[in-house]
Amino acid sequence: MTNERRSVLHRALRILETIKNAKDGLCLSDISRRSGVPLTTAHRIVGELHDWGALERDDVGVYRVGLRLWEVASVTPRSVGLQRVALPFMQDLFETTHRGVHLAIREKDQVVFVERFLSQETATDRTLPGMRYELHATAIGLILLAYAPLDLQNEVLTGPLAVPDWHPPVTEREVRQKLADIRRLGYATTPVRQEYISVAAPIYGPASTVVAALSVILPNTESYGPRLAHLQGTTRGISRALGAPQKRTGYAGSSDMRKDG
Amino acid sequence: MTNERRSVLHRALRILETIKNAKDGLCLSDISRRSGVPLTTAHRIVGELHDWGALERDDVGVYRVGLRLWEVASVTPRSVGLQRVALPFMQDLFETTHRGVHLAIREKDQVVFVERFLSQETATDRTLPGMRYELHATAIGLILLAYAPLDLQNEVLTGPLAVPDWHPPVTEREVRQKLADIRRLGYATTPVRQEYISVAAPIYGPASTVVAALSVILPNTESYGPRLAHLQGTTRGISRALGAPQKRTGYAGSSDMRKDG
DNA sequence: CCGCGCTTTCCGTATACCGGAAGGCCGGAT
DNA sequence: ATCCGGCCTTCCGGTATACGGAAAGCGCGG
Repeated sequence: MTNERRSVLHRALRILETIKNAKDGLCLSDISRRSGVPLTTAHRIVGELHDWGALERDDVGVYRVGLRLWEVASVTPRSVGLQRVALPFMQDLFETTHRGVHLAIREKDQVVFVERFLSQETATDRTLPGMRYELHATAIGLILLAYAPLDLQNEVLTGPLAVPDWHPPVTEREVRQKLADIRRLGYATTPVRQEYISVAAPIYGPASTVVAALSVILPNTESYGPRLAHLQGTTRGISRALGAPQKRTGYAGSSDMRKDG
Repeated sequence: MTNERRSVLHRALRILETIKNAKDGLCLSDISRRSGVPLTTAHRIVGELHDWGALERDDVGVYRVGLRLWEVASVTPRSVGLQRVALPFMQDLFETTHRGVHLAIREKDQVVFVERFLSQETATDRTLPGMRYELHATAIGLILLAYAPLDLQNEVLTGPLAVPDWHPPVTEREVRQKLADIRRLGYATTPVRQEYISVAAPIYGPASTVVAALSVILPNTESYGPRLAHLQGTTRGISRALGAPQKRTGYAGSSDMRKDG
């Protein structure tokens, strides 16, 4: 709180973030309170954002994210580009399996969800596009961590490994083991809330690096073998569509899957 | 150019806009040149945007829209909310008709495209989500104009009516006539590039106001009757899903369709 | 080797931003 | 009817913050 940056721009961005994190818009005073920007200053900044169209204001004075900002974001290559390519594949997968399907990418040391398809049953899932989680907390995140640069892996693994709502692995050693398994097998699984299991696999880009990951959520009463096959068929399809070089045209072998350092 | 506003924020937003309008990212000097912001100043602002994650920078120094900004935009109610609801309907329509389908909303005096489905044949279509056009230039825009507040209609109609790549109506009188027809019939058609025709219909929100419009693009060798029926079935479905009150359970009658003032 | 275009740092200037104080507005409680 | 509390808005003097020209790195191609 002490050494906060004090530029208009930084504050404006913090205000946007604040509004994003609110369920359903905020009035001016709420913006000021939650963002920590003094009311008068918030008033000025919000006004300017609103004039431009980055924020919209309804008739009771609640501000929400504006269309103009969405327009700018509609050309974001990492998310929107990927989304367009992956969507039809995800849909096929969803129609084959009738299980929740998620697409996510890594941003720094977190995982950001980009798109999803949900079945009625799995619809309790609260994960929406645009949300962030810790990398080690989900199967999809573990995939992204397993193929991330080594220094980032180390940074994450030596940092605090918050325990998610499912059980361990929580120690650095255990996660490292899990990551090694993932690289060896080419997929990851984690339990989800008592009764489900998440199975995830990597998606490759043109440079043959992992650019995203896809996951399927199943009831843990069901064996995941068949779903895994579907999943990997889908990730292979998306990777190809993204221009990833074909590797190993035959079966998915066991051994070396290592990526760059 | 003379009386430009000179706040950091305004410049930052203009820079974002500049980057959005570039096909594939811009380097710092390009940003400065195209946005008119002096190089040093652009350097500072872009740096701050980049630190925050609103912009990303690749290894050759080209800036693109960053994931962080997309995350914020992922909660935009007008676009993303609508998109989520409309997508399955649009897809059904697409699968029934195999014709290009577009979804758009009105922002001030322009139309903004939100989502689309394209057939292989219609794939020459350059309209992407996030793009803007004049309201009077397309069938989908005419729908939105026809149900817009009167003062906005007047503003648009008395302004310059740029001639698009298809033929008239171009005079105020002609457009007014067209708008009246639209309100009477509940749909709009316009020719598109010599060989196509666009058919559009309104989507209603909970307050029973028009919140969006949907269009289908057909070869003009084909009669649009059947497609119009499909289209209107779809818009009715989306309107219902958005919580629009049911109106007129029987046929679409002829008379008064007027909205608020 | 030199020149060109891009990026980055430096720094004195001035102006755009700051935010407390005060006033107006609305709606609910007394 | 009156008061009260929360919200939004305007005002304004002081200063922190942003400005942008000048010049120094940097890499590339001739």
